[in-house]
Order: sequence, then structure tokens, then C-alpha cells
Amino acid sequence: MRIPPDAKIRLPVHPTIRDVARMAGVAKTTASDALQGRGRVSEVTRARVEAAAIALRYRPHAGARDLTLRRSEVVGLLVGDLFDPFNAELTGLLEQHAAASGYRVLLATAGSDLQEEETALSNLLEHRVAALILVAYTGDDVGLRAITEHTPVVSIGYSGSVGVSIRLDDVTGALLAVSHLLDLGHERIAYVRGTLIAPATDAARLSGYRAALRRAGIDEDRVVKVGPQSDPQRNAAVRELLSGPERPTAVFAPSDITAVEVMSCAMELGLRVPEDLSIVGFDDMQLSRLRMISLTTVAQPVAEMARLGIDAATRWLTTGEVVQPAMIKPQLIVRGSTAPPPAR
Amino acid sequence: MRIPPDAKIRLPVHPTIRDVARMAGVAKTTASDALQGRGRVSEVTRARVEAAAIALRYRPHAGARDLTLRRSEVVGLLVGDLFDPFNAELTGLLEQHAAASGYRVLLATAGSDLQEEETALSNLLEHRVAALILVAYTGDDVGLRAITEHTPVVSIGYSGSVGVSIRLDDVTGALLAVSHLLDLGHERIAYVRGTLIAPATDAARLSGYRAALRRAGIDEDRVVKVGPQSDPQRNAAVRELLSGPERPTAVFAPSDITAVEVMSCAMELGLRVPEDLSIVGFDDMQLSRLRMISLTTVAQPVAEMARLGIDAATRWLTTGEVVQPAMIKPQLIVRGSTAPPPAR
DNA sequence: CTGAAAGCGCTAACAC
DNA sequence: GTGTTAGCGCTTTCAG
Repeated sequence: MRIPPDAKIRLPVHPTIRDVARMAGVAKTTASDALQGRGRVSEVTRARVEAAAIALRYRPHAGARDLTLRRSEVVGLLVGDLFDPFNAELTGLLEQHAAASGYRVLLATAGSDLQEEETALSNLLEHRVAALILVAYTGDDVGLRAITEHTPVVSIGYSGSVGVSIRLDDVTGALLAVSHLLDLGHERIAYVRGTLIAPATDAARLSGYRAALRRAGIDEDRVVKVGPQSDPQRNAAVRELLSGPERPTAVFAPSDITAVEVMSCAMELGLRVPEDLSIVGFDDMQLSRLRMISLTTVAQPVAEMARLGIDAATRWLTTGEVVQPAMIKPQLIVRGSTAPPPAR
Repeated sequence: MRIPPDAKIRLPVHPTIRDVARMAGVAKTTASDALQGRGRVSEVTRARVEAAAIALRYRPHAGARDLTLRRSEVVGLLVGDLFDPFNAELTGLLEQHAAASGYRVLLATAGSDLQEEETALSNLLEHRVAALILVAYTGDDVGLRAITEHTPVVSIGYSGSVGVSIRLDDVTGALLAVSHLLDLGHERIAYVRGTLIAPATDAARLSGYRAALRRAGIDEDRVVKVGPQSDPQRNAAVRELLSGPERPTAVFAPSDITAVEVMSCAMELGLRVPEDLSIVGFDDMQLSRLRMISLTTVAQPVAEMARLGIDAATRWLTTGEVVQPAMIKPQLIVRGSTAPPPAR
């Protein structure tokens, strides 16, 4: 339901600094100074002003203040999909860190549409966000580049070339994952791509996967594209992959949520994990640590990434320095979803 | 890292409507009219203005516009914890619907602290959000009541008495869940509370649980409080519960994420689900539908709830009507995590 | 120690 | 058709 802008009624009255001043019997300026503790106002006046503010339940209008001070206390957060628990974790932590640094978060989700992502980005910018944080961004650099001229852009888990990127060495991460499978003796290893993943990230992990296979002298790889979670046919491709006589003995998925889906699919087919099928994911979301899932995966230190992201943004904002943090070293967490392949 | 407000540097220059007007050689108003299509400007002028806007990459300043128009296009969203996948789903959908209705979303997470929740709420209000959406709110009504005088408050999954509540009949939901277990023949049914849940919601579901037991003539109930997810000892209480000789044969948890934790814990102890232990959750998050989890649960129609929430807010905003939608009827989804109890 | 004036970016009302 | 004025709520000069 689209509401035309004019349909929005006027905001019910909030008391303004003027009301407070009037009630305290002083000028606007004095009231403002008193409340901000800009110490040029006498103790007794301050008390009167404060009393008035409390009585009126005065709350300064952040937008007006930002306008006056020509600054913004809001960062824009564009996140691909909150249905992916890893993204949700990241979003939560980013908000926490932003809040700790004195920033509010204006949230936008990209949805499925690429056009939507564009609009969302535009909306955030109209709100003059102090910085832009991109999580699982699927768009391209083109539109982004120009933005960095006036707004710090920090992307997380996106290997683009714009602004600051907080990211893992995706190639090495995938390499670790697949090497682990190769070491266990697997030879038929499939790559199952989820659609929830940003193309650039997917590409990097895919290339790590390929590199590992190549290094092991295996040139045949199987890539499977899995549809969106809500897609009723989402499992079809995976089922087919796992059903044939020459089915892979292991699967590497570029995100934990996809890995869990594969795991579930395997179970439906009566395949045991890891006895019949080994699975490795990527992310290390909290759920993956549960014993009942116990997913071998490449860990992304989500808390650290959130901290680095906000820090990079605030630093860019305060000092103007654009510091690209070092790539985070991926770490393979071996859990119960991987084992040697079944005997033929 | 706390950045003092003064440390925030001035926002790099964005072109203003004035710049556009100057470039097009017209007055501010004319430029504004031209861009908004407020049709009093000639075709040729409009073209000139539009060209200038594009050349300068002009983007209207939403905050300034809102200030002038005395309105707000931003709704505040306070969500308890994004680590709970159900909350994350809800957040994502709320953002989508808000966007579709022309609203941006200012996000705040409550964190663990109750004090933080208070501050977060205050921050949202300083930003003059058009409405306030509360997800898994853990605070009390006291502070909220006053807010409804100037800002629509819509809570989701919170059975408080303030503003509009979009909610399920929690009592009946829990009743359904526990009755299902009773029907299967279970007699020792535990209630395992997660800490991620809002107290009021927990209370309602607990009372449904108790009502079901009472109705079946069982007056002994076992309530277990499980610590936060990150707590290393989070499983201790559940382990103990599930270990004794008189252990329950079924568990009802007031959220899916807690249910999955219990399931995982059971697995650690070598208990099979549902053969040795039946488990029922509450939420029906997407993950619960996966075959490998296959959780019997009370469904909360998350998409519908998001829609109802945003609709209630926009309606309140546009017409001033405060309409309390009917309670949503809970529906029990029976999956693979429940079965008759093991023979003694 | 306090007040008055200016202005952030924008649009609505009212001239011309 | 177009320009001028005023004002949203706030803080920062600059005078008293």
C-alpha cells in the first residue's frame, strides 16, 4: 500500500526549545546552553530550565540539530537479506557498535530486486547518512564510486574496489575448506551456490574452490545453483546432484545457511552426514555450532568485522583517512559434518 | 570507542536546491517546483532545472524537507535481538513493508541491558520517528504510555496494553502445543524458557502450558530457564533436566531457537528426537521447516504480522484511528520432532 | 551572564 | 510563470 506523501498528517506537537525557554522565562539560546551544559548560564537558571524541560518532556529534535550543525549522527546500513542468519548477526552487531560510537542506524534491505537496491541506496543518501555500510551488497561499483566523494562507504564481505572493504580472504578460505575435503580423501566435491550471496563473494570462493581442485589434479568440478530459500523447487537441483550413482561425496557451500540446506536435503534422501556425504560451509554462524548441526566451516569473525567496519567509518569521518584494514585470515573450524568418503 | 560529537567533521558538501537554482538561473522555489512536478513552471524551465540537478547529482535533503513539512518519513524499529532468526525475519519484512509504504526504518537493538533499551527508545524519539515499532520488547508499559500521545506505537509479539499490539493468542498457542504432547501420551512435560524472549510473552505462553497440564490433571510442571545463547553454561540446566531418571519425555519451548537448542542438547546426551524426547517450539522460523530440524511448532505468520504492523502504524498516522487488530489464531504445525513417549 | 540575529535546506503562501 | 518572504527547531556568532 503506497501512501502519497501528502497523506501523512502533521506530526503531533512536540515541545520545542522555545517552549522550554518560555516556560523557564529565558531566551532560546540560554535554554539551549543550559541543557547542553555549555556553561555560561548561572546555576539557578540552569535548574529552572532543566525543570521546565522535564515538565514538558522536552526532547531535542535530532534532525534540526544535525541540520544546524551540518553533520549527521546516522549511518546507513544496506543489508542484502536478513533471512540469512549470518547477515542478521552482522546487522545486530553493527548496530551495537554504531550505537556505542554515538551513531544511529538507518536500515535498508535490498530485497531480491536489484532495482530495489538502487532505490534503497538512494533513499539512504537523501537522509544524508554520515556513512554507508554495505552488507552482502550485490550491486556493482559504478554507482558507488561517486558516492565516496561525499560519504564514507564501508562494505563488509564485498570484495569490490570502492571505499573500505572489511573482508576475509575468501579465496584462501575456500581453498582451506576444499583442501580439508581433499585431505580426507574426497575426489568428487561439488560447489553449491546459494542465491543469497553477493556475486563478487561467490566468485572469490568459487575460485578458491577451483584452485584447490586444480592443485590436487582434479579438473572436473560441479557447480550447482540453488534457488532462493522460499522457492518451492529450491531443493530440486541439489536432490538431483545428490541422487545419481556418481554423486559427489562432499559439498562445499559458500555460506552456512546454504550448507545447512544441503545437509537437510541429504537427510531427506537418506544420506548420512558425514558418513555418506561431507559438507563444509562458510561463515560460522551461531547455529552452526550447535551439536545437532555441527557444521565444519570457514569462520568469519563477525564481531571483529562489525567493529572494524564501524571503526573504519568513524575514522574516515573524523580524520578523513581512508584506511583499508588488512584482509582477515580465514580459519577452518572442523566439526562433525566432514569425514573420509564412504568406501566405494 | 566513543567519539565526542564535536569530533565529527562537517559533512562534505552536497549540492543544495540553491545550487541547482543558481545553475539553472532560476529562484529556489522554481527549482523546487520543477523537480517536484508542482506544475507551475514552463516546460523549458523544468528541463533546464532537471539538467542542472542531474549535472550536480542533486539529492534533496530529506531531513530538511521533513523539517519544513513538519512530518517524518522514518519509523523507528526497536528489536530485542537479531540473533534470534525469527526476530531477524520479522525485521526484514517490516523494513520491506515500511519501504513499500514510503517509510525508512531507523533501527535500534535492545541488547541485553534493560537500560540500553531505554536509551535506544529515547534516541529513536529524538529523531522524531513517525511511528515506533517494537519487536520483542522487554521493557514495561510505564515509559511507553506517554509516548503514544505524540507517536503511534505498535508492538509485535508483545502483549502489553500500550498502543496497538499485533499478536498471536499466546495462551491458546501454548495450549495447543502442550495438548498435542498430552494427546500423544506424554505426562512429564517441561517448559524450557529462553532468555531471548520478552517477559510478557513468556508469561502468556507459560500460562497456556500450565492450563493444558491442569486440564489434563497434571499439576506438576517443570520450568527451566536457559541462559543466553552465548553463555558457555547455557546448556547446563537443560542437560541436568534431561539427564535424570525421571527426566521429561517432552519439552515445550516458547521460541523455535530455544527449541532447537534443546534439540541439540538432547542429541549431545544421546537422546533421539522424537523417539526418546519430543520437542515443540513456537514461531515457525524458516529453519524449523528444514527436514533436518523438522520442528513441531506453533506458527506465527510472520509476513502477515509485519504487514498488519505497518498498516496499523500508517493508519494511525494518516487517519488518527487506533485500531487494534484481532488476535491472530495460532496454528500448530506438526512435524517430526514429536511422537508418543518411549515405553517405560 | 544573557539576549537577538543569522542561517542550515527546504517548501508553502503570497506577491508580482 | 516566476521570485520573495517566512519559518520548521536548532546552535553559533556577536552584542549587550
